[in-house]
Amino acid sequence: MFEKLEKQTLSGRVYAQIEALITGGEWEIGSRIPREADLMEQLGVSRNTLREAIRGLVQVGLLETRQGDGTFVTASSELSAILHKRISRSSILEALEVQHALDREAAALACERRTDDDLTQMERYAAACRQAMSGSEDHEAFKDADWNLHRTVVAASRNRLLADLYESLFEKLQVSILANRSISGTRYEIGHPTLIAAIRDRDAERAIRSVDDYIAHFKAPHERPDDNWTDV
Amino acid sequence: MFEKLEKQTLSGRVYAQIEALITGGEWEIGSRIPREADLMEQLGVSRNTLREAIRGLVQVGLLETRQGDGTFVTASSELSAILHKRISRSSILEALEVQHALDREAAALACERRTDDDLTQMERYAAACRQAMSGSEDHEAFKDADWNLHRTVVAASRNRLLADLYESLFEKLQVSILANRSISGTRYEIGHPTLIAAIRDRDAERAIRSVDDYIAHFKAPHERPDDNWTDV
DNA sequence: AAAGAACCAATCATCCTACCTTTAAAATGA
DNA sequence: TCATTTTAAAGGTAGGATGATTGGTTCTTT
Repeated sequence: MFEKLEKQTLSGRVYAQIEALITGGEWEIGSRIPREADLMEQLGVSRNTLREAIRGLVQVGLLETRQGDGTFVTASSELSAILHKRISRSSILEALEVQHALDREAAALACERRTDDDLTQMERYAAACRQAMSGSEDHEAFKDADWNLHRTVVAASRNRLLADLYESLFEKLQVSILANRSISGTRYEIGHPTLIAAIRDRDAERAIRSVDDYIAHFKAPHERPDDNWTDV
Repeated sequence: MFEKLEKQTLSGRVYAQIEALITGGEWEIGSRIPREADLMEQLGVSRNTLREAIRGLVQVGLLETRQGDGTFVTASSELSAILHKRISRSSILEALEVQHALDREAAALACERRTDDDLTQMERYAAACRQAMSGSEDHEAFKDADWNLHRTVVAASRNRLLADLYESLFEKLQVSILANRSISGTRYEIGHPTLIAAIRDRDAERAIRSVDDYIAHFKAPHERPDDNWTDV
């Protein structure tokens, strides 16, 4: 019947404003934000109020303060910050299993909902993967293209929650998975054409199978459950 | 080589201490925490420091302050708080698809890693489901038992990350999924024996299929993508 | 006695001033 | 040129004062 007219606290509104600047990309990751005095003036609030808002953003993981230096942006969304905290306390195997779960569902849904644009984009990234591994073996480029391909598939699932979780969970992880072992990219690249073909033909069964194969390659070296790492 | 000797900020340490009380269960959900003045004394810090810590916990979603009344515990972990925030902005269909993904993986892993204890517990909850729906149709009891069964399967996957995500995501959601439609429990209950049998026989294929069937029942009424709800 | 109004105490919200600690960078000197 | 010292800037902590909101109590009116 009635809308819940919310009477938010002032520091809460400041928090929201700053958060919007970060999630909106106006304050880029790694950049230094204005000093307290300036923000106080620009926002028209007292130092305490501002600091409470900042402290909230620090605890959530969007900001990091360095006494004597300044305050810096460290992440672009609450979700990604918190999940990053959590996943850094997990084993690589655990993370891979979760990724597997989401990849499978995304692939299946993408079969139903993909557009032709999705498809061409996937093919572009797959080509980039191939090119990165042919000859010079540019692992960095392969990693980027591979990650983009995954993201495209997930985006094609048309499930924002799934996509947000996926990106937040594995964004920073992708580095350590691919970087920490000298992969011979050709092996992993094999899965791409199969997956894309399955999605093109809207064949969910086949798409899932190809994801299974793909993940199995990564999982193999991690079959011990106590394979923790501290900082991705 | 060296541990990163952390020189944490005072308000950060206060935050950690209070968070530990909450996640450790000493301060239960819904309870009122001591007033600022008392906490100041007990912790030996100033108002500002304490308030910054509290504000952090509020923004993360572990606490809620009500001016003129007090401060209350609203969640038991950062993850669950943030994910609850996020999922409340999703459609039921999106949530179900993610649940599907995690359920499948959990079922498959449970086939590998389940113990006999896991199995007996699953059977106990399945029995509770049957009993709840026989005769009097106690939907509340069915919902609890069903949820416990799911949690047991997920726990049997021996993947803490997966389990944390699962519980944090769907803990509060389970209510609205099951409550909002007058389910004839017998239909959904069918899946339980099949799933448990598959896990007993360590037959991942069959376990996954039975999860598919199970979720399909719930999904059916939600095939429209704009089925948003605001507050679970 | 019941209903409403006025009051009051408890609690969080905001602002203020003052001073401390840490850091990066500039100034200094060998 | 290099190492040391100094300094200015930034965030960290403290404590006081006042405002705003809420829930409960008390008082009035009918």
